[in-house]
This record gives sequence, structure tokens and C-alpha cells, in this order.
Amino acid sequence: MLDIQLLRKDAVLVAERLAARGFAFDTARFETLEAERKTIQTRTQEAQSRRNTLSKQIGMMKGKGEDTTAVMAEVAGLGDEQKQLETRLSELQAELNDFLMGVPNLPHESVAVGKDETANVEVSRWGTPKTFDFPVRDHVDIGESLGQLDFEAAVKITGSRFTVMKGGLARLHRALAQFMLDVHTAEHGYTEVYVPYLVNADSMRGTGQLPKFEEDLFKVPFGLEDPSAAEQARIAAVGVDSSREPVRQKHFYLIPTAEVPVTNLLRDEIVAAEALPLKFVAHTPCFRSEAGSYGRDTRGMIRQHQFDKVELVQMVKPEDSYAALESLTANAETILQKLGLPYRKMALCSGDMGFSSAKTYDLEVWLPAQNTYREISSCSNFETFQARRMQARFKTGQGKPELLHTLNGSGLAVGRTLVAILENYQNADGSVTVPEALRPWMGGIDRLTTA
RNA sequence: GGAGAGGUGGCAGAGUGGUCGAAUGUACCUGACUCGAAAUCAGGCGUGAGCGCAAGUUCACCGUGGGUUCGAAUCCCACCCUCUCCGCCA
Repeated sequence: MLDIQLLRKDAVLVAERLAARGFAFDTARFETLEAERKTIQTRTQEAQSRRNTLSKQIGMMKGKGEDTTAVMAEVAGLGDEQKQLETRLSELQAELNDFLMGVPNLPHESVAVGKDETANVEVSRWGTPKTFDFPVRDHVDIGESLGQLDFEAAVKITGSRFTVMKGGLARLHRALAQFMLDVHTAEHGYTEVYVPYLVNADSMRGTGQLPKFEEDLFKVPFGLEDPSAAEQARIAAVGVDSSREPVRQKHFYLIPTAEVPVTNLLRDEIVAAEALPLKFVAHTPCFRSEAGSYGRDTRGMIRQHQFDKVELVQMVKPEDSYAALESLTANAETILQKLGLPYRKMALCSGDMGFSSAKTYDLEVWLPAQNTYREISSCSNFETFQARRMQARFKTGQGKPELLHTLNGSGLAVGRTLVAILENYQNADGSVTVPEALRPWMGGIDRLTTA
């Protein structure tokens, strides 16, 4: 969420900066809402103040045993108008809030202006793609002919965009996650955390997945299965009870990334300034509906409804966040380097960045079978955008609480890393060499074979 | 799933319809005393929002959401969460 003070001060400037990322900010609507909010809020508070004063006066008079009927008659007449004002004010505030919740973050000044991924800027490249003296196969062919990757089984059990892995490949998948966790905790100073995979709507709002991107999420109902039936039964038994709100269906959401539960650790918290930076790493499955990506990456493990990821999250002081973005990205790069996987680092342009991000680097790994680089990590600085939604703050001494900055990045997507290893380390005989760095986590196995 | 207890400021803990945003203790900050520290004494010390150049001032917040009332931390309803016991269970 953007700073409403900034919008009040200069909505036109904000609109311009948002235009750079292809978002049309409705300045007129904002100003209309804001103007009405201002007058209604002032009038509401005046009415409340009047009522409070008179009510206190009644209290005082009763304490002295005086007659209060005159004052009570006066205050009784105030109720209706005040009620209306309060109702209107909360409507307006809800409207303004909904409006603001749908506005994306402002791009950082260092972000190139552009419409889509074609305007992204290559920052650096690491490693040289291997040349193969045999026909290169993709990870699906390699995995299936090893007998260790089974999409048909996954389709039977669940459906498309799921995977079954077996044997050495399943172990490689586990080894990758363990390896990443160990590197980030032992060498990069992150604290490992284990978190829920189902979260509530407040958490999703905190990191920005809600309210705009609900269709990308898996929503899991629980509790009352049929609230309308339950409500009808209640009304039949008790009659309409105005003091009770209707029964509502409850639900959780499956996390699309560990960013959600981990970043929300700081929701509604005020930490001491000395506690920053906080650096967390978590290995979790991620669940994405992939609505709207029908027909894209349908083959293989690139785009799945369920995949594992090791996620890096940092909470830092505002002045440190851009340095933190560089180091967090470097932490993710370390994994690729240790695994000997060629990659390039892209600075996303304004139009290609995610909703909540002020600046994003994508790491793209070389995939020989696709003869191209594919995203394997995305590292972003959200500045105060998430912190403001979450009320995640820090405080120096007796000072005022201040919003902190949040960052996160994949370190790395485990499934895609597995794909990259299969394709980059494939051999002519159909086997796959296990990268040197991974062998301690593979019990010393140096090669995946059919045997 | 059954029975019971409870959710108040960083923590502890009063408050059961009225000058209560909330006693008191403790922690913390500032000052005094001290060579310095401890102890002691004095003052300060929640969050969000509005208006205002500012000083300041107004509103909201006692698990959450409704309701009753001129007035709710306090009464009523629902929900959430925590704890104890029983049952079941990965």
C-alpha cells in the first residue's frame, strides 16, 4: 500500500510514476473520495465530541445527585445524525482502503521504464553454457527415461501440472533443498524457519496477494460446510437475531510462496531497531493455480501447481534496503555458482515487475533444451509497501515507530533447479552427473542412472 | 468431540454502567544525588487516524464483530484464541 500522505500531497506525481508501470491511477476518483472523507470525518468527530461531552456531564451530575433529564433530552436528539455520519464514514474509509489496496507500488528511480519483459536490462552473466556433442534432451525425456519422473502417475492422482519423482531423482530434489538451506544458514547468516502452508486472508493481504490476485491462489474451505443452511436452521430455531452477524464460510489459502507466512511474522509487530536486519530462510512447497497460463509451459516441471522453493526474506531499516537487495540477490546467485549452473541477472523494467515490488532482479538459469535462460529466482525490495499493509515497524529507543522495509527472493526454486541440473548435467548415455557441491547431500552418489 | 477457566498497556495485575485510555507494581527513558555505579527521589513513557505552519487539539482502540444505553473495558449475542481435565489421534 502506498503512503496516503503522499497521495494527498501530490496525487498527480504518483499517477505519473505509476503510469511507468502501466497502471492507470484514477486521480479524480481518489480526490473525490478523499474530499468527502475529509468533510465527513470532521463532522463525525465533532458529533462524537459533542456526545462525549454531554454524556460525561450526565455522569458528573448523577454523581452529585442532580437532575439530568434536560441534558439527557438534549443528547438523545443527537443519535440519528451521528449514526448516519459514522456509517457513511466507515463506508468511505472502506472504499478508500479498497482503492488503495488495488494500487501497485511505485518503481524505484533506478528501474528502467518499459512495457514488458523485452525492456528488462541484463545486469550480468555468469558461466558458459556447455556445448554437447550429442542431441540435447529436455528434462522430461531425461527423467522419464531414467524411470524416475512420472507425470502420468501425477495426472492420475491429481491432474496436470503435478509431478511424481522417484528414487535418485526424488533424492536429488530433497538434496537440493537441504543444500540451499545449509548454505544460507551457515554461510549467509539466515535463520531457518518452519511455517504454516495454509494462511488466513490477513496474511495474504499483508504481502499483497489479496485482494487483487485471489484467482491465482488455492482457497481451502473449512469449518461450516454450508453456511446458508446452518444460518437458516438457526433462524428457524431462534428467529432473526439482530445482535448476531450471519454465519460465514471460513477458509484458508495455500501459500503461493513462503514469502507470505515468513514476511507476516512481522505483521503487527514493533521490533527494536537493534534487532534489524532480520534474515529468514524457509523451505516450503508453493501452490499456484496458474489461472490464465493455460497452454504455457504445459510440458514438464517448469510451471506446476505445486513446487518446492527455498525462500530468503529480510526485514531491514529503510536506509539499508537497497544494499540488502544486492546482497540477497548475491546469496541466491551463490547457489547457482556452487552448482555450476550458467545464469544471467536481469533488472526488471517498470512494466514487468510484480504488484508489490519497488525493484526486482530476476535470475535466469540456462536451459540447454530450450536454448534459453529461464527464471529461477526473483529478488525484490518492497520498501514500505508490504510493511504498511502489515503494520510491521521498528523503533529506536523511545522514538516513534517507523515502517521497516521488506525484501525477499528465491534462493532458489527447487523444481526449476532440478530441471536445470538434469539438462545441464546430462550425459550421452542418458545418465545425469550429480554436481560436485551436491554430493555430500546425496550420500556420495555422483550419477543418476537407470540402475 | 465433551467439561471447565480465561483473554486489559513490554510484562505483572486492578477495574463489573458514568469526569477510565484505563489504578498500582515492574521494565524502559530523562534529570537530581554519586568520583562512578547500585539504592533513593522527581518527571516521562501505548497504537492508529483527523485538523493545524506550529504549539496543540479531536476521534477511535481493553481478543474480534455485532447489539443494548444519553454513556460500555464493564451488560447481551456470536465468533476467534489460550490454558486445564477427559476422549480420540499423525
